[in-house]
Amino acid sequence: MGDRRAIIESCYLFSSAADISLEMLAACSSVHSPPADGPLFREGDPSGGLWIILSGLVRIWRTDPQGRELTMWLLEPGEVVGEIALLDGGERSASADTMGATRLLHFPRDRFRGILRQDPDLAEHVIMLLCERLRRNTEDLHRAAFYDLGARLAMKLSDLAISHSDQRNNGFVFTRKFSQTELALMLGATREAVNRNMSKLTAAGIVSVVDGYIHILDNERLKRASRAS
Amino acid sequence: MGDRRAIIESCYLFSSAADISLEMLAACSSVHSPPADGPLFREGDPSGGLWIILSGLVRIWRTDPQGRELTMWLLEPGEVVGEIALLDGGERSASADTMGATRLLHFPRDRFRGILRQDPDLAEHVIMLLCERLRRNTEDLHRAAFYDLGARLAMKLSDLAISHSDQRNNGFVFTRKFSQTELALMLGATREAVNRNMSKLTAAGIVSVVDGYIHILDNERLKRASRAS
DNA sequence: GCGGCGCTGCGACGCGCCGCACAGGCGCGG
DNA sequence: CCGCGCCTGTGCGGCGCGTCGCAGCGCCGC
Repeated sequence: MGDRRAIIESCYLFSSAADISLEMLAACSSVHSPPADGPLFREGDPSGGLWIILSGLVRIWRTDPQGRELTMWLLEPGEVVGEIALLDGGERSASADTMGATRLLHFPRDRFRGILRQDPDLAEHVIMLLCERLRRNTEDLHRAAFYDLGARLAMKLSDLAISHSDQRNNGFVFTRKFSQTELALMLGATREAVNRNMSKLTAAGIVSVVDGYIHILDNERLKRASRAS
Repeated sequence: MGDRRAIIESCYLFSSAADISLEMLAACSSVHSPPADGPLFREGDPSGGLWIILSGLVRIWRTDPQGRELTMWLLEPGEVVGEIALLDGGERSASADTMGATRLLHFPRDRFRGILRQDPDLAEHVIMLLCERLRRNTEDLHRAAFYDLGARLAMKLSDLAISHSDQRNNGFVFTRKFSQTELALMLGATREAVNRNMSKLTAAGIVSVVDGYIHILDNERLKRASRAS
């Protein structure tokens, strides 16, 4: 309980929430450890509660009628899952799966909304969260419209490096494996197409793959590749 | 002044705002009639105020370094322009232009934020607005990833028909001209590609174009076309 | 040890869309 | 009246990427 309060306090979304809000949030929250690589919810489900990731990763994805799949977000500890349906009461706009072992904090919908209504500082942070997601979504749409796969792959590697790599010398070493299939799902492309573009990048000495872990060798040229066509 | 108050009250964003908020909003707002087909703001501009469209249309668009352009939103009377930068204080995430003669209501950033902090009902509506935009953006990204131009064109025509057409018999008659160039900018495609796909739709008797105005003749088949590929 | 599975790396082929070029129609202003 | 701008329609070459097929690899469980 005091535990949960401390966790909640340390989360960016709640960093300026009032004391009484933190108490109430702690009181209504619960820690979950759902099955690894399992579903949190599915696109089309009725609106429900909110999650905050404590450890592990959560993948947000959509499918279309033909079963094709697109990974829209890869969310890490401290990030928020399920905010849209929670806030507007609509269906879940996408599906969410845990990736590996994951621990989450859950807030029931009604309680959260009640607390939100009474705390303008919390509301302000919720608004900031939505704005940030909108900006990133806009950016992704822009990329899909303007850039070919080679450029989009370079951009995506730069993005992923921010939270999934350590700096080393002039480059970055990923701390987690990303298969070409995973990358393809994030980019709205096929595994084969990603393969060919990864080959180009390694042939050019811009990245290398060691034991399944991607290394960015030349960040300058990676950025230049992301501006091409 | 009472004028402005009435206008504000009739706008969905403010439909549940407190009386005092409406007064304050009316007091700080001003009506603008910027030049037709001119800029409201540009991507990268510092955050500024909020607009509500009174009459006319506003186009929200982005460019990339090579000058390629993508129309992201076509906003109509009653809709809100410029909310992201207003709310999070960042740069404008896209550019906004008036389309034809347009009248707008403007709210200065600081005033609006002050009122927002004191009115949880208004905050709730702002949150709903952001959620709706996120859902639509997500949907667009999904379409860009999964569907070819033929399907995306069919979907876009259905979308546009909602607010820019009148029902007639079994179909819809657009109330505004949309050039193939305009459609191409909305779809992230070239004018020529849109032309060929429009030709297919007219050849199939699904749509027709009379004097520059698009008619949807067979809505059923248009929907089926939007599910293909 | 052996088979299955997920991963990577190719090559072949087809298609959709881009890029460019050009032609013709229509409205508007000089 | 003629030029100019903006629109539509069309042909052609190129290529990026999807699709299919296959081979080799490491890992895990039986």
